Amino acid sequence: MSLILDTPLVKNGHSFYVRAMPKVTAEHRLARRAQIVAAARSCVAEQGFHKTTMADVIRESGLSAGAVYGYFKSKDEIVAAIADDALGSIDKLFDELLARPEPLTPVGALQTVLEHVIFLAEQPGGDVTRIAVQAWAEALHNEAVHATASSKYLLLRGYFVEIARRAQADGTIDADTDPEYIAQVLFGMLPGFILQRLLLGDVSPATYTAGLAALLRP
Amino acid sequence: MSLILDTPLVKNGHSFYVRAMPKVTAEHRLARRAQIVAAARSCVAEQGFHKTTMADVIRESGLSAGAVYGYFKSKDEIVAAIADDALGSIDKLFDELLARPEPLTPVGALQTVLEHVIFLAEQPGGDVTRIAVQAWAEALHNEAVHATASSKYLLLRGYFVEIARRAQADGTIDADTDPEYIAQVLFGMLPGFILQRLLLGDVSPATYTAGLAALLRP
Amino acid sequence: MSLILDTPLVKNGHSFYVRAMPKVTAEHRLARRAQIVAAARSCVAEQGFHKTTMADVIRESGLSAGAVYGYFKSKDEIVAAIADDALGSIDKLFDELLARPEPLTPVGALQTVLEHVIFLAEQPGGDVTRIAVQAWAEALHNEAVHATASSKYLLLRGYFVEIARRAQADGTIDADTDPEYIAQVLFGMLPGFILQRLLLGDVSPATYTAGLAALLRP
Amino acid sequence: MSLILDTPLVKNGHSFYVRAMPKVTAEHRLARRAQIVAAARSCVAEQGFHKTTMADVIRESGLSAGAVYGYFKSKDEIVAAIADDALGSIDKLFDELLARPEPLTPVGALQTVLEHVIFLAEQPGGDVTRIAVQAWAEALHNEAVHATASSKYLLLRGYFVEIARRAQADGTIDADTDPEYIAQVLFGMLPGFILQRLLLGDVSPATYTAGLAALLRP
DNA sequence: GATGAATGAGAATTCATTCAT
DNA sequence: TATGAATGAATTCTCATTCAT
Repeated sequence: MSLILDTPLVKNGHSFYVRAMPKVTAEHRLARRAQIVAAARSCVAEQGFHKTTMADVIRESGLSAGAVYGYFKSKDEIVAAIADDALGSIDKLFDELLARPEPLTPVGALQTVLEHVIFLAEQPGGDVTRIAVQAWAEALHNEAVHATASSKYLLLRGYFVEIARRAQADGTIDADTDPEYIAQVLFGMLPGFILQRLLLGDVSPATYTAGLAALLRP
Repeated sequence: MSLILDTPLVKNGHSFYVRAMPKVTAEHRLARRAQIVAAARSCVAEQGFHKTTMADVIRESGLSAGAVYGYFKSKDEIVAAIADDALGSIDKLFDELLARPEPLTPVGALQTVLEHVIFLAEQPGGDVTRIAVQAWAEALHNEAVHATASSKYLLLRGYFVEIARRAQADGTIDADTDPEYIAQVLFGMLPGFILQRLLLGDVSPATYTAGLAALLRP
Repeated sequence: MSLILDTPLVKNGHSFYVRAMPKVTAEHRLARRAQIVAAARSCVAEQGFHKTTMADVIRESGLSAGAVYGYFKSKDEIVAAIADDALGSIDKLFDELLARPEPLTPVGALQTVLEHVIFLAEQPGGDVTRIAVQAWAEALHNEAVHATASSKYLLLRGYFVEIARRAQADGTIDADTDPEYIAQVLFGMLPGFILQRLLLGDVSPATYTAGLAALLRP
Repeated sequence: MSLILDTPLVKNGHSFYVRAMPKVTAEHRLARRAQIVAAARSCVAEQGFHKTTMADVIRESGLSAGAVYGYFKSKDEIVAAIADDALGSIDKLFDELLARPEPLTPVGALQTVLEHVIFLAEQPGGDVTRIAVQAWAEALHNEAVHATASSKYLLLRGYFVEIARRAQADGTIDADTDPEYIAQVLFGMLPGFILQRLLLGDVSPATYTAGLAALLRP
C-alpha cells in the first residue's frame, strides 16, 4: 500500500496530489472486527467472559485500546459479538444437517450433530463449546445474549421437529405425540453432551449414540 | 444476640454497647454461614457470580463487611459455597430417587428427577437451576467449583447406571451396551431440560417425559 | 479512640465484647465531605473544573479514591458541590448586608458587597471569585450548577430590589422606574468587578465605588 | 476544490482520485481556518471548551482529522483562535461606537453597546456571549486567552474612559474623579448584563438602560 | 497536502479486602 | 468478635494527536 507519487502532478496549471482512497472500509472493517472477536474468543474460552479484561482482548488482538473501541463501543458489545459468533456455530451444524441427501433418523441426526460439535470444538482459536457454556450463563442476565441464544436454539430445535415428523410418518415413532416434545428431548441431549465432555471428559459421539441407540431399541 | 444493656456506656466521647456473645459458636457459625450463602445465592440467581459484588452480599445478608469476612476468607470461598450448596440439590434428587420402594424404569427415573428439579427450582430464595447454569460456566475455570460439580454429577449419573443395569437385567434395554453409556444419555437430558426451561421457557416434565416415552416406544 | 477491653467480660454465663459505636456518622460524614470539597476547591481555583482530575482531588484531599467515591458518586457531584459551596458565599454577602442596622443607599450597598467579596476572595483555600467564574461557564451546560447559580443570584438581586425601593421611597431615585431594572444594574456590577479584578487586576472597591459615586452625583 | 477526474484511477488494488490543488494558498488557508473556527465555535457555544472534543470539531467542520491538524497544531490553538474570534467582537462594538457622528453620553454609549451585544449574540453560528463566558473561565488558567481577553477589554474600557472625559468636560459628571474609575464601572456593567441574560434570561438593553438612567437621574 | 485508522497515555470509577475502633 | 470507613489496584473507556497511504 505505497503512496505512488511524492511530487505533485501538474496539469492545466493546477498541481495535483494523488490521494489513496483505500477500499479498506467495508472488508477491512469486517476483518478487523473478526480479528478482535477472535482474540476475545480465545480469552473467553480460557477465562470466561468476566475474567477476560479489555486489556486481555487488546493485547491478544495486537491492536491498541483506541482501535478496539473504534470497532466496538463497549465490552458488552464484544461479549455479544463473541456470543453471536459462537452461537453462529449452530448455523454450521444446521448446514451440515441439511447437506445430507437422505433424510436422517433421530439417532442419525444426533450423531451427525455430535460429531460436528466435536469438529467445531477442536478448531483452533478456542473451544466453541466452552464459549457456549459461558453464553448460557450470560444469557440469564444479558438480554442481547439471551435473544441470540434463544433464536438459534429454536432454529436448531426446529430441525429436530422435522426429524420427528418424518419418523412419525414412517411409523418409527409414535404418531400421537407432539413432535415438538420429541424435538425438546432430542435437542435437549446436546447441552448434556457438551457439559459432560467439558466437566467429566468421558463422553464421545460414539458412547452417546450407543447409549441412545440402546434406549431406543426395544 | 440479646442486648443486655439498653443504655450505652459512654467513655472517651464514644458510646459502647455491651452485647451478649453466645457460646453456641459451632451451630451459630454454621447458621451465619448459611445466612450469608442464602443472601449470596439470591443475588447470584439474579445477576450471576460476577455481577454479584461483595457489597451486594453484605447488604442482602444484613451483616457487616467484617462479619462476612469473618465467615468466608474471600469472595471465591463464597462462590464455592454457593456452588456447593446449589449442587447439594443433587443429593436431594438422589434421596428422592432412593426413597422410592419399587425400582424405576428409565422414563420413570427421569420423570421423577425432572419433577423434583422443578420443585427445587421453585423454592424461595433463588432458582437453583439458574445457579447451576452459573456453576457450569464457573466450573470451566474454577477448580473448586469444577471438583464439586464433577463429583456430584458422577454421583447422580451413577444412579442412572443402576437404572440402566436393572433395565438390562429385565430385558427392557439391550444388554450389550455399556450401561455407563446409557446413563450418559439419561443423565445428559437434565442440562438440556434446565436450559430449555430457562432460555426458551416451553418445556415441562410432562412434555419432556412424553417426548422421551414416544422415542422409546417402538 | 482506643478499644477499651481486649478480654471479654463474662457475666451471667455469657461472654461480652465491648463494641465501639462511633458517633462518627453524622458529623464525621459532613466533615469528610467538607474536606473533599475544600481539596477540590483549591484545585479548581487553580486549574478550573475540567483540568482538575479526580486524581488531583484525591491527592489533595489526602484520602483514597474509594473514600472520595464513598462521599460523592461522581466527579459531577463534586463539581456541583464546589459550585454550591462557592455560590454559598452569596448567602454570606447577604447576611453581611442584613446585619447592617441602618438601611443602605445603592452606593453603600454596592460598597459593602464589594468589600465583602474581596474579604471572601482572600480567604485561604482558593479564591472564591475564581470559582464563581468557573461556575458561570459551567452553568451554561450543567443544569445542576445553573439551578444553584440562578437561585442564588436571584436572591442577591432581590436584595438590591429592596435597596432600590427604599431609594425610590425617599426620593433619591426616580420612582417611575421598575425597581427590578435598577437592581439588575446594581447587581450587574458585581460580575464586571470580579472579572476586572481577576483579568486586569486594577480595580478595587475604592476605585469602583468612586466611579459609581461620580456617575450618580449630578 | 474541483475534482478533475470522475473515474478513479485504479492501481495496485487501490483506487485514486486526482484532486485539484488550487494555488490560492494564502486566502484558501484563511478560509479553511475560518471554517474550522466556525465549526469549533458552534460546538463551544453549546458545550463549552472542554466538553468539545476534537472529534466534534472535525465532524462539524466537515474536514478530516489530518486536515484540521494541518491548520492548527493543537486543540489549544483552536481554543485560542475561538477566543480571539469571539473577543474580536469587541472590535466590532468599538467600530460601531466610533461610527457615531455625535459624542455619546455614558448611558447612550452603554445602550449602544448592549444593543450591539444582542445583535452579535443573535447572529447564526453560536451565541458569542456564551463563548465570552467560556473565555472568562479559560483566561484564568490559559495565558494565551488571558492575553487576548485583557488587551481587548482594556481597549474597550479605554473607549469608556473617553466617554467619561467628555462627560466631565461638559460638566455632566464630577470632574474630580479619575475617569478610569468611571470607565471601570461603565465597562463593568457588560459582564453582568451578559451573565444575567444567559443565566436568568430577564434582562434586555431596554430594562438595563432604564435602570441605569434611573440611577443617574437625580 | 489530505485522509482517517490507529495510537496510548490518562481519566473516571469500582470493588474485594483490611483494620482501627 | 463486629463494624463499616477506608484502601488502592485494577478496570473500562476517552480523546488529542500521529502517520502510513
